[in-house]
Amino acid sequence: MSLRFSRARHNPPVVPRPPPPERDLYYERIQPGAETMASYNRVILMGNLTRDIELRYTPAGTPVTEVGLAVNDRRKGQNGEWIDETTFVDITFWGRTAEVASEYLSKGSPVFIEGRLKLDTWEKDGQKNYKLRVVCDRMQLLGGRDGSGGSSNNANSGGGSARSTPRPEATSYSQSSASAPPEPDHHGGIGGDEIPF
Amino acid sequence: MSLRFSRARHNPPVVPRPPPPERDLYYERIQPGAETMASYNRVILMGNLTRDIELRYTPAGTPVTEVGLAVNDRRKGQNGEWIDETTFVDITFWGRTAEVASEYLSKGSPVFIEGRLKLDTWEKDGQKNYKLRVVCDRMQLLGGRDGSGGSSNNANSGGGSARSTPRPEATSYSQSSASAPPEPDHHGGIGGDEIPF
Amino acid sequence: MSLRFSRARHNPPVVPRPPPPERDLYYERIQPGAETMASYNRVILMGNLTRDIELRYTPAGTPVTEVGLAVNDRRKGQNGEWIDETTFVDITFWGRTAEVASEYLSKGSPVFIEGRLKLDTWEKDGQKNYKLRVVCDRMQLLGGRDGSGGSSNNANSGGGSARSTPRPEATSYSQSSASAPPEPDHHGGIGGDEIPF
Amino acid sequence: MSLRFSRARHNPPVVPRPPPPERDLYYERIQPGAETMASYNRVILMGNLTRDIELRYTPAGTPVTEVGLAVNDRRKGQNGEWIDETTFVDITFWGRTAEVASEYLSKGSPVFIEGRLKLDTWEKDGQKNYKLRVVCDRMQLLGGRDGSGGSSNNANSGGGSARSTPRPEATSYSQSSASAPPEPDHHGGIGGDEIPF
DNA sequence: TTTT
DNA sequence: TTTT
Repeated sequence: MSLRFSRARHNPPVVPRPPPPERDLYYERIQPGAETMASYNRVILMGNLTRDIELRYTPAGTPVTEVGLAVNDRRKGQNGEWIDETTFVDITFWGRTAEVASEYLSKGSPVFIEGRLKLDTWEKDGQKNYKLRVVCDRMQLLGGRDGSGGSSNNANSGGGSARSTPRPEATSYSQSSASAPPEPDHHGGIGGDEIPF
Repeated sequence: MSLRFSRARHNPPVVPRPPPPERDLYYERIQPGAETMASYNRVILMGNLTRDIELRYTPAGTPVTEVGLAVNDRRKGQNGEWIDETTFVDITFWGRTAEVASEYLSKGSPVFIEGRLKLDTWEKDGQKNYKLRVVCDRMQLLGGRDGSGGSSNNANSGGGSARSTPRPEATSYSQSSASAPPEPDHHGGIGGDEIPF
Repeated sequence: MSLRFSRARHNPPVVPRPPPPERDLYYERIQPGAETMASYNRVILMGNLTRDIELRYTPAGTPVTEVGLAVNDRRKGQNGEWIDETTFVDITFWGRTAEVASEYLSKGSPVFIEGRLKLDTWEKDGQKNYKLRVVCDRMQLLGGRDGSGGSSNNANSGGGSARSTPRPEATSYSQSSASAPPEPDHHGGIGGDEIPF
Repeated sequence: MSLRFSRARHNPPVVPRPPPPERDLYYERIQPGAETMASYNRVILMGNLTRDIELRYTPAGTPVTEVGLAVNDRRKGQNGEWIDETTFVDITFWGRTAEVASEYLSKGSPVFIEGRLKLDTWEKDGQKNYKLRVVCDRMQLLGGRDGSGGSSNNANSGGGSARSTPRPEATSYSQSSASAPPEPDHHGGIGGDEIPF
């Protein structure tokens, strides 16, 4: 359904202004006094897993796993020679995404990831260490319909990976993203009198 | 805190496998039988508003607005001449994002948007019409510290826009995204024994 | 090889400042007097072709094709019901990317696209028409190893599509992007004395 | 101008097939025998510089600089408390982008970056070290119109940074991307008989 | 080693 | 129907 209107754009709203909606606490990212600067953090990757997946759980029972991804890039240099460059990235999956990954992915599996950069910091021998990783917001299984998606010598994978499971080509959102439909529900299946334009 | 481990990567989990976590219904996007193919839909734009914002409300009280964005691109052609190309896009803001936009943005304001393409369909005179728009998942105010972010001749803006309001340089997520912290809470401030790696 | 230095960051450059480099004309996007505002225009999509590909050529011989893409999204509504939403987008491929697409893709093929929004404008019956499309900068073949990537009843596809060709899982950049290695050549395989940090 | 057609979509091309175009060597990323898997590597960031910029040059005279970026994220935790998380990333600018950055940016400047992840590897004391960074493909100056874009106590910035220069709100592509107009030139300003649809 |  |  269209959001457009035959009436003039600059007319006042059809619907009288309702009482202020309940403010979802999560909205309150913008505070008059806050000195927050513009920021954005988005990473989008496609590549292949460098190892099988080991699903872990926090004491509170939240599934989590850290996956190795190899992203292969190939470009021609200025002298016409091929430059192959592989970028290895560690990616953290949380919640249902971690479970889905451990069920359907294994070493070699092609996968698509949307997430954000995160800087890990820890001390060792009194020295600070840093490591950039990616926290996955959305994961998309890729690869052939057989579901193998890569090598199959996964004898030593922790707990037995799911290569025998029928693998649907599918998407998984992180816990947070998944529980957050990107749009009010009514927007999906409402009647024509629902949109105030 | 680091997710990394001093112990070998391929050891079994420290924490015994808990009972299966409560499945959040929103996770169930992946169903063994489903023939869902890989899909992804992401749009990222920076530009300037082409008009003032009119905040509307659905009958259920959800704020919504449709904003015009001009994205200016300039590149050199192969003969060295400048090619200026402007892309005009309509963007739908929902929920708190719509409110924030109407408070802080006006015609000319620079803004950053993350969202997805959406195809509007409607019938008119027995003929189908289509229009691509963008539904905003995340909005980021840009522009100078004065908060004007654009032209100031906004006398005719509907209901009085907020150019006099101190404008924080800030971010707003759509209702859904905002209520979905991209990560389990414990991940932010847990002790060292929380992560099972 | 690392770009990092053991010497202090704030030392002057090792290499004496050379004469100003030849200015590539394409760089001159930034002009002191220019009133260019911040802008960005990026679209990233995964989906399936809605029809076979017809390769065309401009009079100057440049390959071009316009491809239909269906991006399927599925999310849970707030009442727990499934909302399926498909976004149909037209995508323009130029140059080698158009050729590769016409060789390896057909109706139903899964494909990954990076590009930008572009507003088409034309007159018809004295009335202005507008249509948003995507111009592809980068295309990535997806799908199973058999290369079918979808339906195979392509009898009426123009000129015979290439479903019999062995399909490599591969990338194609648009003419422009492809001829522009994202980095100086020396960066790929130089010795340690090449980087001035 | 529109790429669309009044004639049927599935007609053969208007223009007879020309001799195969000269293959630009850079296109040949797709080779029938190649086992290249699908890959993609894209990072998009907005944040503030953590230090002033030092422009360096390779022996061959190519400008290069490594910039520190702080990306501030703030989200509500599940218990309603604010979680502030800053991600520090090192970003490499090449060519004209490096020059523009050193002219217009300084510690604190807000900036927008599009690039890709790159894994640096080096040996030290017989031990391999790894570090993820971002190589910038496109840089966009942000911030207020005064051009300061941040703190102004830049006494110790190497060689004197350009905070006194009028700062245009502008874009810079990396050498490679810049020299690669994303589209054939004719596409920008051709007549109606140029497009074969 | 950090910015706002 | 357009912004800078």
